[in-house]
Amino acid sequence: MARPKTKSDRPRLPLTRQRALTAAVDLADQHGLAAVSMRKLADALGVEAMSLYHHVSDKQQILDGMVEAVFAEIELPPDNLAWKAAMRLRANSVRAALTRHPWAISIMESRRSPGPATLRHHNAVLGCCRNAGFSIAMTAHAFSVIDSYIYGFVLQEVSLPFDSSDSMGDMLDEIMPNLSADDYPHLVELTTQHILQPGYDYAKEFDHGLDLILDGLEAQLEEDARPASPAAARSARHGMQR
Amino acid sequence: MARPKTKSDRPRLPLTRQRALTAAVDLADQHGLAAVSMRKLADALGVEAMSLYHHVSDKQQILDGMVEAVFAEIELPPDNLAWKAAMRLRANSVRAALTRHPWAISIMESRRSPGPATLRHHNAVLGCCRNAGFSIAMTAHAFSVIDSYIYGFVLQEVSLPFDSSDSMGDMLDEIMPNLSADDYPHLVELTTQHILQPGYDYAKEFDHGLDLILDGLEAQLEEDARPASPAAARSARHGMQR
DNA sequence: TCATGAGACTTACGATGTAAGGCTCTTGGT
DNA sequence: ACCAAGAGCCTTACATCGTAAGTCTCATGA
Repeated sequence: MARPKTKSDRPRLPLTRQRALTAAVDLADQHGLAAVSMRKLADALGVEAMSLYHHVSDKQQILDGMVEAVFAEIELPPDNLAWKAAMRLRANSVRAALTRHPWAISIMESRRSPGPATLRHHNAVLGCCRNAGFSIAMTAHAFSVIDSYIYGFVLQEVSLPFDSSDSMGDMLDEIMPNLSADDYPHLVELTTQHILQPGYDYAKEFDHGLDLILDGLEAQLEEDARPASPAAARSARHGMQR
Repeated sequence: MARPKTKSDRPRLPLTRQRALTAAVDLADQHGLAAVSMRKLADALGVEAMSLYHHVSDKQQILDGMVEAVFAEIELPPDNLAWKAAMRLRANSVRAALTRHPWAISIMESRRSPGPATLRHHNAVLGCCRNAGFSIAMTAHAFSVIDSYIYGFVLQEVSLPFDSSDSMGDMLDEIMPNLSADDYPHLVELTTQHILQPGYDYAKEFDHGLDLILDGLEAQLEEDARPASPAAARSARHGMQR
């Protein structure tokens, strides 16, 4: 017994910012974001709360790191594919990561400054558009509309009343009382004749919306390439200025 | 001096759930969501913290009520307009409400069950689509894609580094250090040649994306009406099944 | 060999949500 | 007119939170 130990005798590999972050992600995944307190996180690492402050200056830094970890899981748009296919792949990867870690979307907005994984991701998405022939302005539009859609979809998806696993019988009992067909006819119609139908799964809506957006962007791209086509001078001329 | 008073002698109109909710909204608007604690809220109402629990059972109920209050501010799609114009109006109203109360988007996901204002709003949006000739399935698609887009856009907008008021000089100083042109060429390109240009305002992107989505829905609607048009059997056939 | 400092721990403070119970008016039944 | 009931507000108390400040214990370099 060479060195005298104060307390428990676990070998305890040294605490690290990285180790703290992955532990935080695990904690949030298993017990929800509320379980990520400095004390509980320290506990999970076999350490006291204040020890964490030797590796982060804030709890916010831990939250930032957790978001970074999620972004690191996202597949970048592969550049050997056509831009639409690449974007679809990337979009699905984002959605998968954000639903795998449902707490992530709620932390993103409180984020201070993006880390390298986030920057890499954004850069790759922009590059995908630019290489496909998008102008800078159209790249900005595309990035804005696609990512807004993804984040918004996930935001709604994770806050859905039903757990996607248990059929929505539970939800029905909770919400239906307030859902009179007199007051909200269209809501009731949609719910009973569509959402509560056997095969319905909200997750499937994702692809519909995504395709709609990608098709729209493709049309704008083609239109840009062939500047003065008189035939289809559709109302969809979205230029520089409003 | 008829009745003996215990403490301060303000007339103090009676506490009400409604009064508590509007006070909570004001607090959040002025000092941020973190300032909405039971004690501070009670203080603002000239009351002690625990008194609030006679009108709500939870803090969550207060947050729910705050979201309801925001939804109540949203203009419903007017039914004397064409669906696209009505939807544009409604969408802008949602965005306006959510940016007027930037805390709202971060509470929405924690919401338990929607209140009447929310239900009214959703019902009106669905009705707008149905009256325009959308099938039930297409109404579901439209609702999903439009609202996902709105929420996602606002989510990004409110978490933008710059305050939209002060030019983005501050942000530049904070983020640029990490933003090497070697590692993130497209990100740097977009930032320097587009975002940092004089007239740029991210808020303007909103209309671009919204128009893209509405145009796409319109195309699907027309296609649905004229079932077997051989001419433009575009790849954009989004039907019932995948 | 010993000073140094990194990395852990201890203690403590103010703030939070809320459980439990007390006090004081208003009100309805007799 | 009186009194019981209960609505509405207050007080106290507890566990938990983030973190400031200080202490203890080693491994390391001079």
